[in-house]
Amino acid sequence: MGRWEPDSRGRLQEAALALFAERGFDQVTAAEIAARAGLTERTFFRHFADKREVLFGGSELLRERILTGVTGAPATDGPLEVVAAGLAAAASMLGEFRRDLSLQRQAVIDANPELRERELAKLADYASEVAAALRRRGVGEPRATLAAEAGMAVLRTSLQRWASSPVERSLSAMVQESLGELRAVALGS
Amino acid sequence: MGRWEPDSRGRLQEAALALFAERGFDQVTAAEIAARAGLTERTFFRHFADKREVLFGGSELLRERILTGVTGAPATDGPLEVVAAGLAAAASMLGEFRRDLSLQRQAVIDANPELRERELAKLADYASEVAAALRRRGVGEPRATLAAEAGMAVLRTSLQRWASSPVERSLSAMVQESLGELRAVALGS
DNA sequence: AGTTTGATGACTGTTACTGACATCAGCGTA
DNA sequence: TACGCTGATGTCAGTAACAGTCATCAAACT
Repeated sequence: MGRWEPDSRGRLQEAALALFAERGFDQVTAAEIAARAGLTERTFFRHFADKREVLFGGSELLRERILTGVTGAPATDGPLEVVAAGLAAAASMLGEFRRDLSLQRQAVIDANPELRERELAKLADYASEVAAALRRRGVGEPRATLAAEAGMAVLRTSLQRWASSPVERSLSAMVQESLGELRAVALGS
Repeated sequence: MGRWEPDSRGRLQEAALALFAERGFDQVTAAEIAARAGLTERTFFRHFADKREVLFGGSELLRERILTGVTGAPATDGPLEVVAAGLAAAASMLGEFRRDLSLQRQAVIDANPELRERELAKLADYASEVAAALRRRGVGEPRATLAAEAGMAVLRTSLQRWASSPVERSLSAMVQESLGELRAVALGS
């Protein structure tokens, strides 16, 4: 057995989500999260750049999933199809892995403006990387950026609807539906 | 003459922009901004909810402009045309009023992740209000939200390109061009 | 056995922000 | 004119987010 309990980072994430869900984001201090995980405040900030980041530990993984989906799309696909492939990859990941925790996490985020800001920033980061991938495929600007940003808008709205929907619907289906709506909007209907 | 110099809020905004442009956002304290404006730190936080907000004092005005543009669009317009009317109103406001300050401000924002987060949040707020206006016009969900979000993506990318473009091009023209690109993307090209 | 490494704790400091109370010019009102 | 009210500001004290620095010590390596 090691000198410390293993997976400090994971314990911090669990503790944070539980406390945030209980009392709300700004009614919980970093020191409390750390204490619940059997650690100190200083260690909390070694694992996470700021208090908000503790809720976005999986975002790196999601980023990779999206990028993998995008680069794996057929060479003949148009920009929006390529983006859609990335969205499908993201949706399958978010929708299948611990649905209960995903929903709880989304509820916490939606309840706090600072956390919503951070979520938007993450999505924007994905968008700029997807745009870069599109450019590597030969898509010019500003088309690449717009396709990527529109795609992230689809993901964002689907996430919102998925989290607040009373009935249990698959996230992937919602993404598909929203993509269709986006096309319809652009066509002028 | 009043007890204090007039327009504290404006003086704080001016002082902040100048200092941020000089030294960068996080190398300037709220107390320094206040001192430069002849005020105290406490008064700074009475005028602005947090340090970032001092750069977004005009956002309320912009919000109204966008909403006015949207509600003023012909009843026969489709969702994207309606959104486009709001974007045109926003572009004319940003493009004509103190171009030098707008550019300096945008440069400061683009140089700092926290400020970019805040800007995204503002745009997202506009989007949700535009979506509400569309719903009042009878557009259903998720179509209304997607049209609004796509529109804000157009505004965001245009703003970016406008601020970083070496040649002097009108913001309105860039918004128009980006809208065309968005339509092309959705059509599958 | 000795050395190095990496994760953690302990301590200290800065700064963003907040609550509570005091001040005082200007205004309305008696 | 005198008097009380209001609103913007100053002052002071406090909390919590974060960061720099050094010590510790199990485990891995040589």
